[in-house]
Formats: sequence, C-alpha cells, structure tokens
Amino acid sequence: MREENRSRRQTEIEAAAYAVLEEKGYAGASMLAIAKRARASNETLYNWYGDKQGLFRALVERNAEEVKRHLEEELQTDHGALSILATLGPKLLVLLTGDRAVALNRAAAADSSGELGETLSKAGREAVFPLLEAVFLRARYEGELAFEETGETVALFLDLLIGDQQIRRVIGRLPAPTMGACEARALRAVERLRRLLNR
Amino acid sequence: MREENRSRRQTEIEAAAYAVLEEKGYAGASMLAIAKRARASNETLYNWYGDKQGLFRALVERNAEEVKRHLEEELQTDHGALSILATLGPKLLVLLTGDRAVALNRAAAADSSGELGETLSKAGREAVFPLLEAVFLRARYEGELAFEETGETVALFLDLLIGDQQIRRVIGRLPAPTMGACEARALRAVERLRRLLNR
DNA sequence: ATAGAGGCGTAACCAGCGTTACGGTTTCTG
DNA sequence: CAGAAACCGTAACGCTGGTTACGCCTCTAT
Repeated sequence: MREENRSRRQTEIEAAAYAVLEEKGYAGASMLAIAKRARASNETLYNWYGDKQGLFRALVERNAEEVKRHLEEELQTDHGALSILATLGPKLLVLLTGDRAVALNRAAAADSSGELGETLSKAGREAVFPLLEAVFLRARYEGELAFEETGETVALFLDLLIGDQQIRRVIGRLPAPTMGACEARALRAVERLRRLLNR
Repeated sequence: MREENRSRRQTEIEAAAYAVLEEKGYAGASMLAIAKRARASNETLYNWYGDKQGLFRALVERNAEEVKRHLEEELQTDHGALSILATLGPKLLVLLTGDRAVALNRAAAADSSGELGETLSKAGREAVFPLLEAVFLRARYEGELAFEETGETVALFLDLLIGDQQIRRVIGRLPAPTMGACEARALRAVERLRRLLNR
C-alpha cells in the first residue's frame, strides 16, 4: 500500500477507534467493532498494532504528540509570558476536556496493567509540564510573577485551570465545555494566579 | 438470617468487592471472584444486589453516605469556619484520593451507561457542595472571607484542594497520598483561599 | 422438633471478546 | 502483464464473564 494511502487508512482506523470508544467505553470497544466501523479487517488491525493495547497505545501517543505540538507552536512566538498563558490556557483546557482526551482517560482508567495510564501521563502531563515551566520562568524574568518553586507554580496553575473538570468529565457528569467556557475559565485561572503570585 | 448477621455479611461482601476491584479493575472484578473472596455464593450476590451494577451502586451509595456523615459530624462543632475548613480539608482529600474512592471512580469511568457516575457524583460532590457552602457562608458572616458567589467560591476551594489529583490517581500515575501530604495540601489550599478572598 | 427459608458451592448456559486462520480480491512491483 | 504482497470479510477457537439453576446444609420461627 502506498505510504500516503496507508497513513490515511491509519487515521481512519484511529477515528473509528475513537468513535467506538466514545460510544461503548473501553471494555465495549472490541477489535471487531472497530474494524467493522473502519471497514477494515481485524487482521490488519493486528498486523499494524499488535494487539488491543497496542492500538490504544498508538491512540494515546498520537494524541499526546498533537497536544504537545499545539503548545510548542504557541511557545515559538515572542509574546509576553502572561499573554502566552492566556492563549495556552484555553487551548490546553479544550484539549484536556475534549471528547478524545476523556475517552483516552477512561481507557487508561480501565486498563488495570497501568500501561495506558503511564503512556498517557508520560506523553501528556509530564511532557507539557516542562513547557509550562519555561513559560513561568519567562514570566518571572519579565517581572510579571514572583515565586520560588517553579514546579509548584506550574502545579498551582494546572489546579486553577483544570481543577476537577477532568475527573468529572470522565465519570460522565460534566458535558464537554464550550470554547467560551474554556476561555473564561482560563482567564480566571490566570487572574487568580496573578493575585497569588504578585509581589 | 438475623439482622445483625446479615448486615455484617453485607459489609464483608462489600469489602471483598473493594478488594477485587482494587486488584483487577472494574472489568476484571467478576461476580464470581467477589463471591469467592467473600466466601459467599453468587446466588446471594444476585439476590441481594440484583446484578453487577446493583452491587457497585450499593458500594457507591454506602461510600458516599460515609463521606457525608464524616463531614456533617465536623460541621456540628461550633469552631470558626476557617478552622472547620482546616480539619475538613485533609479529611475530604484523604477520602477522595483514597483507594476506595479511586476504585469507585474507575468503576464509574468504565460504566458506559453513566449510571454509576451519576450516583457517585450525586451522592458525592453534589451532596458535599451544600455543606461547604454553609461553611463559606459562615466564614463570610464571621468576616474571614469576602466573596460574592458562594458556589463559585466552593468550586475554587475544591480546585485548590483536589485539583487534578483524582484523575491522576485514577489513571494510576499517582500513589495514594500520605496523611501528611493531605494535611499539607489542605493547608496550602486554605492559605491560598485566604489570599484570594481577603478584603 | 420440624418445616421452610435462605445461604453455600458448583455446575451449566449463553454470549461476547481477543486472537488466529483462511480463501477471495485488490493493489503494488518488477 | 504476471506474481506477490497486503487487505477484506468472515469463520473458528479458546476463554471468560454475567446470569441462572440445583442439590445440600444451616439457621429461624412456630
């Protein structure tokens, strides 16, 4: 199969996996169901991904890459640190509470081996964290924020930004937030951060 | 079976359910495994709880009752509001990030019908929320905190207190926090709350 | 004491899943 | 254009789970 063709096929299969996952949960997302939805053969799934965990590991990794790419793009700009946070915040919030991320978190929660959770966290939070640290160091350098421990500050920002939204989404008690809601929430997070870290 | 006997048996069964759930996850927690662990018959399980969902619904409800009871106990005292928060915070944090709560959250995440999530949230967050509102109203009355929207303030407190700890626990990337860690975190949450809501 | 209810332990039923296997067909390659 | 590789669709295998059924035993109530 030609390279471009195969790559397109892969995204189709992964889209199907998301669709089934969002509909039926991890336990209900059978390989055959995913194959049928993608109009693919399960043999292809097994050839490409090895096994069920492999398929979902691929989903997690690709998703995390996308998230990181989005953020790094933002970081390339030479905007002020707080202004970066103001654009980064909503973006991050949308990504983390979106249907795909929620489905992946559910899958990780259901995977008792903990491997999916590890991949999700390593490629997600643990990859984003240093990027945010860089932003905060810049903010301190610019005299906008004052703090001692960078890591602690990033954690505070994440608490203010995300809070318990993710877990509530995962157990199905919070609808996907609108873009506007994410912006408002991110704005408040930055505002509070400034009040806490001023002077 | 005598009433006390049956009630004891129930807690034994539910303890077994927690044990298996914590070991194997929701998908792996089979009725037979739970029955065997509790040295009970699965027929009994089905007679008492109806089906698998019923059993876990019972777990969720009983757990939520306990949480609420703990908190209400604390509220009976006539301590100052901030002092109440200082004792309530660690307690809440321990309960919400403890092995039991995490296992239940995983079960809710795996339940695609959303019923467990609904029960967990209704009996948990949505039951605790008004209690916290009462505390904050008292704090405002005592002149300790200044705010407009009570609900928003409670949400802020929960963000500062819990943050993303729960979701990280659920996907298996955070060990159960120690009592000391919970106390420290709660202390910081209250401290930050005061900085944000003073004057 | 004795009948009956209820619990125990186990087996059995059916369905579904992950995984493998296999012809038939398409698509690439030389 | 022919052979090979890859893919599709489906069936099959082994296994496990939820749920039901059934004999045996223990406890309770009359």
